[in-house]
Amino acid sequence: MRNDASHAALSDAEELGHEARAGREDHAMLRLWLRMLASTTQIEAEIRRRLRERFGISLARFDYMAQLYRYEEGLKMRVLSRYLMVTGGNVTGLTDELERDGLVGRAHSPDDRRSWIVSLTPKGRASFETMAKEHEQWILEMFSGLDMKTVRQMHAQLGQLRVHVMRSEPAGEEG
Amino acid sequence: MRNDASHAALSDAEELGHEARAGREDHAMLRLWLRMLASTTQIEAEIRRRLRERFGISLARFDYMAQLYRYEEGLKMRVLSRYLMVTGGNVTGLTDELERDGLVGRAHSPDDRRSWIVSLTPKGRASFETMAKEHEQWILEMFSGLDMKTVRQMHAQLGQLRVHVMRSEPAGEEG
DNA sequence: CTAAAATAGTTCAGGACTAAACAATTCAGG
DNA sequence: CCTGAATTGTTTAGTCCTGAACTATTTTAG
Repeated sequence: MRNDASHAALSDAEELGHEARAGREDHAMLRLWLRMLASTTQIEAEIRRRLRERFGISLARFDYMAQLYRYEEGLKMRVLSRYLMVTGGNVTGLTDELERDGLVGRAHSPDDRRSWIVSLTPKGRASFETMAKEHEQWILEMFSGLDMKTVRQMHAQLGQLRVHVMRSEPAGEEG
Repeated sequence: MRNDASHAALSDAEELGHEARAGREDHAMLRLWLRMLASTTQIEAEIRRRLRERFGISLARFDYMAQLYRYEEGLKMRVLSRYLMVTGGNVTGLTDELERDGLVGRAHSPDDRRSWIVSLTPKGRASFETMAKEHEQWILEMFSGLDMKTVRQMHAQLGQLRVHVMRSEPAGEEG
């Protein structure tokens, strides 16, 4: 992630650098978006940094393995690329890497000779489990400033937002 | 921004592709994080797409101009790079582009001969205003699924989260 | 059946960003 | 002062991803 983080608009200031835009009153939604973007970007950057430091892997690779971990029977590459919201070319590259490292394997799809079914090897599963445990601790630590009620509330609110956004732009693939 | 979007962990399913991880119970914080990341990534991708389509510019460029718009007197490049949470080299590149297009100008800093002060030209200000207006409409549209009370509540909750995260990792620069 | 359209995966050129090395300048401690 | 450390902006090599072109296969319409 990325990386960037702001957008902005008109007039007045506020407290924190990035989202320090978006005027008074009315611009409440814009301000919410800017803060949402800034928070997410920052946390994502930190996760990315730690994955690199602790395990020497990219976030993309972690996401890839996370997705496969859920599907023991494996996934077609195209499906995986939709879940990960990345292009097919990207999945090809990640698969090549992970296969080289013995963490995932390609198998022929019985019903479609064009496609592969990729799945974690035992080594891949073990490797992911180790990383996932630590990853979750990072999240718990970062979100520990929120009480459980707030956590559930935000989860629901983001759900509301997501449903609305997905409706207006059917671009959103995933199931 | 790119691009990726998930992370994950253990066990059970949920409803939407990406965040369709994170087991039952307890994993509430992890689930919140995954949903937050997925929502933000999706909206960001859409904003990026529209900026490209409507104005032919990158999000990075829009962010850059947004930041300068707030500071009529201009900013030192190093300060700008902190606000935007990107590297100095990136700011150098963006500045070169924008300067070529006549949207920003470099001026010598009177108190430090190493640094430049960059600011929007009149053309740059006008250009940004046009884009910012439309940009805000997009946000209003995307967030219109939330009532104002929810919007303010989420804004406050994210503020809480951000303060906590920034404390634990002084990596966060910006003021 | 068969031709045309759609789809799965791959390859490759290119865009955007980073991290690290660098020159110029400023700052800090003796 | 004045030398060493820190900081500003730039350059460069490298990473990671996209979009478009391509091959091989499957699906769809007639």
